[in-house]
Amino acid sequence: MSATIKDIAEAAGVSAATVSRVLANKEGFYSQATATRVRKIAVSLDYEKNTSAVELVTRKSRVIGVIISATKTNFSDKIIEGIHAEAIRHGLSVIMLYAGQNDPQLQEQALRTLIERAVKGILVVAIQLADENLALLQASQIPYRFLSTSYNSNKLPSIASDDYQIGYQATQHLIERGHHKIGLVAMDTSGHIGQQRVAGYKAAMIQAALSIEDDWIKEGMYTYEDGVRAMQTFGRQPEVTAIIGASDLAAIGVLNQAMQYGIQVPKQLAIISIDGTYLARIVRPQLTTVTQAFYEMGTLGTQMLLDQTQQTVSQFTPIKIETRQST
Amino acid sequence: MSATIKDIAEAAGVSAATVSRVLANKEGFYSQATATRVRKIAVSLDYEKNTSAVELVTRKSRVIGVIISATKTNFSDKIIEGIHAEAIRHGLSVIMLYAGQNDPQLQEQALRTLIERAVKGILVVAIQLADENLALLQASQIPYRFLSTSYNSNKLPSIASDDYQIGYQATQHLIERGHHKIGLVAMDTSGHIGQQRVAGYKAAMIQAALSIEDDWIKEGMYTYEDGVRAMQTFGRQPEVTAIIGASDLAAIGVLNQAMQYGIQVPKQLAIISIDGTYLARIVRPQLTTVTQAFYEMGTLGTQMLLDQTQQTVSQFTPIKIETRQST
DNA sequence: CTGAAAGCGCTTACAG
DNA sequence: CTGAAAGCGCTTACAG
Repeated sequence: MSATIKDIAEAAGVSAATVSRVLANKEGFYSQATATRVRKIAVSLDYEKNTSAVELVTRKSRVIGVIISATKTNFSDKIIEGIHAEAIRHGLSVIMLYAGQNDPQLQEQALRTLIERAVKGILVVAIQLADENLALLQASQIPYRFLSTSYNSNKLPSIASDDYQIGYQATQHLIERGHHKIGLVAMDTSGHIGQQRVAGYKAAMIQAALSIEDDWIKEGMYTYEDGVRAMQTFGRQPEVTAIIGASDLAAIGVLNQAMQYGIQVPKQLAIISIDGTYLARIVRPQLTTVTQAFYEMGTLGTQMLLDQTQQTVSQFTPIKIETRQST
Repeated sequence: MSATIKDIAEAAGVSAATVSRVLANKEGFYSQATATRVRKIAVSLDYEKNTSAVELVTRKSRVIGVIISATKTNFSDKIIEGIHAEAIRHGLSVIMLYAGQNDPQLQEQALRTLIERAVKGILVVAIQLADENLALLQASQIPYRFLSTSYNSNKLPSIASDDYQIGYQATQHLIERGHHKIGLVAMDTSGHIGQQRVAGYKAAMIQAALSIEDDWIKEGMYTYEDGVRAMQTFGRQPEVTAIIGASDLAAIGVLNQAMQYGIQVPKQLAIISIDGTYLARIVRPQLTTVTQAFYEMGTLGTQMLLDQTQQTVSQFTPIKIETRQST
C-alpha cells in the first residue's frame, strides 16, 4: 500500500541501500545531492518507515514497556508522566499494559506481550509480581525495574520511597506536635510497603517511650473507603488524637468521616497523609503530607533502565513532610 | 539469542512451516501428535514469538495507539481504563503517547510513531489536532477516532458527550431550583466544547426569560486555579447565586474560594460541576454534577474503531445529573 | 497432514 | 560515494 524504500530507490535512481542510509542519516555515505533528492521523493511519496521491519533486522526496539495496576492509585499518574517525559527525551515509545494487582494470569499476559515485542526495558509500577511471573521476567533477559514497589529482598532493582522512613517521619511529626496516641489507617500490612511503614511507626513511638495499642492500627488497601471505615471504628470519641492515613485518599476518608462526626480537624484530631498528591491541596482543611517524589521515580527509573551499568542498583527517591492545615 | 521457530523445527524434526501453524493454532494442518511435541519443545526452549516478524509478514498489528494530552485532565483516566479493558478483550496491546494540548510538533511526532508502527487504529483523547496533523492522520489510512473531543464539523468520527446538552441541563437544574443569576466558570470558549456549553447555557436562560450578563461568564482552561480566580472576580458579595464549573476541579476551586470568603454552599451559593469524577464525592459539601460516561467513551470508542462498518459514525455517550449537596 | 520456497521491508558488512 | 546480496523471524499460497 504505502511506499517502501524500494519505491523511493526506483524513483531516485539509486539503490535501496542508499535510501536506507540517507533516511537513517548515516554520515559520510552519500553526496549531498543524492540525499536531498531522496528526501524530497520520500516526502512526496508519503513514505513512513516500517517499524516492524526495522526492529526485525536491527534486533532492538525503541519501546519501553510499562505494567501498571488496573485499580490505579492516583499517584501512578505522576510516575507515568515522568516515564513518558524521559522516554520522549530518548526518542522512545511507551507501551502500557494494565494488570490486576493480584491476578497472576493478567500479569503473565502483560509480560508476554512485552517480551514478544522484545521491548528495550520493562517498568513495573506499583505491582507486586507473582513468583512465577518474576521468574519469567528475569528469564527474558530484558532489563526491568520496579517503581514504587520494594520487595523484601533488596535483590530486585527498584526505585521507591523509603517506607520505613515514611512511617517514622510521619509519626515523628505528630509526636513533635504533642500527640501520644496515634492511629495508623488503611495500610496493607501483608505487603512489604505496609510492613516497613508500620515498623517505622513503631520505632518512632518506642523511641519516644510511647505505648502502642493494637487497635490503633487499622488495616486496609489504601482506599478512600478504608479511611472512612477506619474512622467509623474509632468512633465519635476516638481514643487517638492523631491519625496517619496510608494514602491521600484514605486520609480524606478519615477526614470526611471525622467531620461527619463533628470532630474538628486538626483541633480534636490531627491527620497526616502519605503521598502528597494534589488531592491533599484541594480538600479543606488541606492535609499535611509525607510527600513522595513520584515524577522522579518515573524519570529516574527510565534513565536507570537504559543505563546498562546501573541495572541492578536500587534507589530511594526523597520524601518530605509538607505541613498544611490538618496537623 | 532466544529460540526461533527454526530451532523448534529442528528439535522436533518438522519444518518451520509446521511449527508456525501449530503455534498459531491453525486448524487441520497437523496431527495431534506433532502439535503436542512442538508445543512441548517450544516451552522447553523458552520460545517467545517475535512480534516484529509477525507484523512484518502479516502486515497488520495487534496494537492500537492512543494519543493523550500531557496536561492531563483527571477524567482521561477513566477513558483510558475503558480503552484498555476493551483492548484486552480483543487481545490487543495499547501504545500510549503523550502530546501537548497545543503543540503541533509533539502531536506530529506522536502520530508518526503510530503510523510507522502501522497500528490497527488511533484514538485521540481530549486533544484538538492541528490541521496539518489531522491531514497526516487521514492520509495514513489508519482508522481513527476522537474521544471526548468534538469538532465543529461533524465529519470527524468521535465519541463525546453532547456539550450543548451539558450546558443546557446544568443551567436548567439551577433554574429549577429558583436561581436567576447564574455564572459559568473556567470554560475555554475558544474550543468547540466550550462554545457548545455556553450555547446550551444561553438557550436555557433565554427559554426561562432570564437575562444574561457578560461578566457572569468567566473563561478559563478547566483548571482548579481558574475556578479559584473566577470566584475571586465574583468577590465576597457575588451577584450570581449559582455557578456552573467547567470541570470538577474548577468547581472545587470555586467552592474552596467561596468557603474562604465565608460564603455558604449551597445556601448562599449553589455550585454544579461538569464531569462527575470521584473528586465530586470526596469534597465537602459533595458536588452536584453533570456526569459524563468516560469509561464508556473508552470502550465504545475502541469497539467502533475495530468495526469497519462504523468507522465514520460519531456518537454521543449519555450524560446525567447527579444531585448531591452543593445545589 | 507436511514441506520447500518466496517474500514482508528494512539494514549492513562487503566489495568496489 | 554506491550497490548487490544476505539475512532478520515469521507466514502462507502452492504442490504434494
